[in-house]
Amino acid sequence: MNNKNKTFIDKLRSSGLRPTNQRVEISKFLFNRKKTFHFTVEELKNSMNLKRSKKISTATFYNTVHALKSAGHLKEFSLENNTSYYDTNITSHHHFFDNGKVIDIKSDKITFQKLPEAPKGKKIKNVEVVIRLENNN
Amino acid sequence: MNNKNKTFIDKLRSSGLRPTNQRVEISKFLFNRKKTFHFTVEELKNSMNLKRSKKISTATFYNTVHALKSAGHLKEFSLENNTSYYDTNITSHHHFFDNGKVIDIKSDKITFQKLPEAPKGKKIKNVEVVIRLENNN
DNA sequence: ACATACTTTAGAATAATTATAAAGTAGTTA
DNA sequence: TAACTACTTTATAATTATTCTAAAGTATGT
Ligand SMILES: [Mn+2]
Ligand SMILES: [Mn+2]
Ligand SMILES: [Zn+2]
Ligand SMILES: [Zn+2]
Repeated sequence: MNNKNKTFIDKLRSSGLRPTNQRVEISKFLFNRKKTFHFTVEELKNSMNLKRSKKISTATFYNTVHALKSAGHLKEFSLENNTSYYDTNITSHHHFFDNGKVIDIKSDKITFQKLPEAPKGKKIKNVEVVIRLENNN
Repeated sequence: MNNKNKTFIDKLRSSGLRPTNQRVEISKFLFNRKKTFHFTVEELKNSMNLKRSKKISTATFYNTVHALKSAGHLKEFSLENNTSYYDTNITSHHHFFDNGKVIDIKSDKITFQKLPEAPKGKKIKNVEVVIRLENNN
């Protein structure tokens, strides 16, 4: 096991999961990439299982994604279609939504001139912006 | 039929729907209020049917809400729980999300110092902010 | 090897939503 | 008004995303 595998395994261990084959493959698939990955569990399952003779079960995908999310290695978000999306970029950041396509906007690309106060008894956890796009013309 | 009913009926007609009893009641329930109403179809159905002897069917709730939404009388949005929410405030505006509770923030309460350009070939349709809240301490 | 704890998986169950098709209602025409 | 037509409501079935369950598999410690 090389050094790189270690980080995938660490994410599993810190999520309370033993690094089984299935889980390590899922973790690699999710985190072994340069760019942010936005996905649904179904998309993840289909794209990973397409290439495999021995399929990983739906339950394992859901369990693994949930554990990674609970441990803070994935963030959950929502489009307007009753499905959960997950984001490998766990920092607070913004998005372009372009007809179902999701693109990250780094946090420092948007700054505020004016923001409201939190209601009393509450404080602000984070502020995230969605910029919805449409085609020119 | 008084002047007020007319606006509920107009919303139905402009959504391509005949103003049947069921639809007029739904439209009144949605739009006959001072404050913005954020709801799921199930919530709408349960709160309206609770008071009624003759229940309105699930399909009628879904059909009516969808038609009102398509005509632009309702806006759809999503929390992180695979259910569609609807908003009687159809203007572009912002929200506080506070553990499942949704509160409107008027558009002019948030202004930007810096915003990214739209990718080429695209333009910005709208910019909406979610401020997530947590309890103090 | 045996015990124990954790894991994977197929399949059942649930929740939100959408589709279907029969029965009801309304508007129009003869 | 009777007949015709188009639209509507509803119960129910189907679908989709997700969660649950329980049996069979795997790993680890003694
Ligand atoms: Mn759904
Ligand atoms: Mn769901
Ligand atoms: Zn992102
Ligand atoms: Zn709102």
